[in-house]
Parts: sequence; C-alpha cells; structure tokens
Amino acid sequence: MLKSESELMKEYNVSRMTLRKSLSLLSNEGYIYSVPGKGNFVRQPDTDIYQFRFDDVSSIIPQVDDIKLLSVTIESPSHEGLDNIFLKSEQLVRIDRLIYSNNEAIAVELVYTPYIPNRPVVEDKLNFANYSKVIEMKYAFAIKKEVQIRVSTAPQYITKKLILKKDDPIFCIEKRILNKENNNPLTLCILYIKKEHFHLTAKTPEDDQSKKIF
Amino acid sequence: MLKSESELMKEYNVSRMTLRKSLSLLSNEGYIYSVPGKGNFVRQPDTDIYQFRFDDVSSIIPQVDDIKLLSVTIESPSHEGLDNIFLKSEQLVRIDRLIYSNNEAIAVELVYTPYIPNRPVVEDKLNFANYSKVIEMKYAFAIKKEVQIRVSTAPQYITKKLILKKDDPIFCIEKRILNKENNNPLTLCILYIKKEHFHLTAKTPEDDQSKKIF
DNA sequence: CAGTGGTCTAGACCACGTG
DNA sequence: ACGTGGTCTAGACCACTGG
Repeated sequence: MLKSESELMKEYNVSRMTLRKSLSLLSNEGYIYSVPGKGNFVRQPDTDIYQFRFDDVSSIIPQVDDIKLLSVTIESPSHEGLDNIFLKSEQLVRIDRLIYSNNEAIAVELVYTPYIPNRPVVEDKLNFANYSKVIEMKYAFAIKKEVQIRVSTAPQYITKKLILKKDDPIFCIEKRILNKENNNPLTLCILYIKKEHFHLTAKTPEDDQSKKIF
Repeated sequence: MLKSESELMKEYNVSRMTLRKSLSLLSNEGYIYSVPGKGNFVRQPDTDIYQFRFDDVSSIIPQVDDIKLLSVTIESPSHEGLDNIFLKSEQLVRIDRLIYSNNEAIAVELVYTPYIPNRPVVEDKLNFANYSKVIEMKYAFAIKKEVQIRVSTAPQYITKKLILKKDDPIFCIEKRILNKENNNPLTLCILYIKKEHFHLTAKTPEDDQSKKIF
C-alpha cells in the first residue's frame, strides 16, 4: 500500500491533481491500482501479455504477387458446418481466393459473411488483398476480433489447390469478426497457409505515448 | 479536427480539466490524438492488434501431469549456434525438460540463460513448470519479451524424445527475454511441442478499466 | 501576435470503507 | 465520524503553431 494521496502531496509539494496524474500514469502501465475508500496499492505488472499485428495475408507474407478469385457462392450455414457460429436462418456469402507468392500458390482464404440482400458484394473489391477489411469498415467501432492459429490437415479442396499431399499438415488461421455488443458473428475468415510460409512474432507491449493526451 | 478545447468547455459547460480528462480517455483508446499548438484530431483506432497470454507450458496445455528434467549443462554460445543471440564470451546454462500430458511426452523445453558464477542454478526450482519465470523475477521491471511461433522440423535429439518420425513437422515456440534498456538477451526458451497439442487464440484488446486511476 | 494544447494549483463536494 | 480515493472547478503560466 502506498502512502495516502494527502501525505504524498505534502511529501512532493505538489497539488492533488498533479499527484493524481502521476499515479494515473503508473496505473495505466499496470504498476499500481487503487481501491476507493482504502488506498493505492502496488501491483506487479503482467509481463505475460504479448501483442502482434495481423491484418491480412500481405502483412504475413513478405511478397504477395497475385491473388486469384476462385469463387463467390451463397450457402447456408448448416451446409458448411457453421451452424455453431452463424445463425441457422442466415444465408452466407462465401468468397474463396488463392494467394500466390513467387509464382507459388501458398495459401487459400475463405471469407464467410452473412448475406444481406440489399448490400451486394461489390465485385471491384473482391480482388483486394483484404476483403474482410472492407466489411469491417462498415461497422467502424462496433466490432471485436479473435484469431485462432493451429496446424491441422486441410479439406481436400484446399490441399488440391495448394498441391499438397492429402494429409500434409497446414497452418489454419481463423479470424472472427464479432459485434462488440451482442457477440454476433459478422465475418469468418479462414486462411489455410503452407506451414513453411508462416510464422508469428509477438512482443510484450511498449507504451507508445506520443501524441497522447494526459 | 475537433473544436478547440475552449470551445468545447463552453459547449459542454465544464472546466478545462474535466474536458481534458474526457479527451484523455478518448486518446487512451486510440480515437483521438493531439498536436500541441494545433489541436485535437480524430483517428481511426487500430483494430488489427491482437493480444494473448503466454506464460509457460501449463498455460497452453490443459493438462500437464509431469515434467522430467533431462539435463543441466554449461555450454558456449558458439557450440549451440547461438552466437548471434548471446555474447560469444558468455557461458550458457542450458536446461532441458520433457513435458508429459496424459502420460504422453508432448513437448521438450530448452532454456538457455547466461551462466553467472555466483548465482548457482537452484536445483529445487528446476522442476517448476516455469523455470524461466524464476529468472524473470530477478530482473523485475527491466525486461521485455518476444515470442516467435513457427512450424519446422526439430533436431533429431528432440524428435527422439517425443517419438516422432525424423522429419515430422513440429511447433517451435521461441521466447526471448531481453533487457529493456540495452536489448541484451537474458534468457532464451525454446519449446518444441507436438503440432496436435498446441493452438493459439488471440483477441483484440478490451480496455479493462477496473481499479484504474483517472 | 493571438490561439492552441500541456501543466499546475488551491479548494470544494461526493461516495466509499473502517472503526 | 473520519480518512480514503473520485470528481470537478476557476484561474494561472508555459511552449508551440500559424498568419
């Protein structure tokens, strides 16, 4: 437990607000926390949280030189075994794309997103490296996202496209975009990528306080 | 660009400090930033940052039922091909451990840490699930960490311990603990883990503001 | 130069926790 | 009842920006 704020004010000859701003900085970095009516307390900051950036294939693969649209279809969730993710009643737009690096097909990306009648899939955007970003922008601040990374065997359709042996293990990166409020799924992106072509680097966060307001 | 702070004060009938606290909250969440002498500006928050927790094997594997100490040796970095990480002059302590889950050997962990004469490796701690944590605690707040996750073939020594075929791909999770100030390496942990037994889930961060000081 | 954000102060009222 | 942290105010001085 730290000394009380009034004691610290005297000790450092600063005003209450200034002292609290200082404590606030320590608090933001996880070094202290406060309990109203009791006091401020020291806390060991959690150094086991890692961060990484992940937007689309091109951020993972140094060189993406071509993206080929394989198909755009409308399907029902149950057909895809996605009833546990999407509502059964919804129809899904599914976009399959094949990603090339150095003239080698290295990844297949599947994007599932609920089909909403009066919002057609804009053809022009399908060849963008990051189609799911287009969807994301529509919802602006109201989303949260999850990614899951694992290694498994891919469906035969995928292994064919990537010219792999039937049971060759492959990276499977699953990204879900969810409505922040009600957790409803907005988009599911599955990226199957050859295991040699992917690795993840994550770092302990460093507080970048440039341009922040205090 | 937002209205100036003095305008906003009038508009909302609040004092300068109160207004700035509000702006500070928006700033901390990435929605705005400020440029001294010019003004406050809107910014699209970065939604491509993901976070995950990673401390040790037991946080990844639901059930770790045994950890077997394989060896503790002192080696030189060049012998291990680690000259690019550690200083050539340093001697390294290397600790090898084998991790069991459901009576199956599923992972091997190698921990390399500089050998410092008057700080003997405490035998009691070697069987802790998380030995690198012990090292980390000594440096308290002065560290940063990095993890890299990839799939590759392991050294033969590893594949033998895990009873894998020679070229079976395996997850390789490399954690580096670095001195925050000078980037000097303090510890290198390499975890080889069977590909079926590992997957990573990461999420867009949610600001937990409980107990924070504002 | 006037306007902007960055910092600080002294004093006030409140809700909460403890005895 | 008293001390704690949480919030707010009105006013001050500074450094930086741009015309």
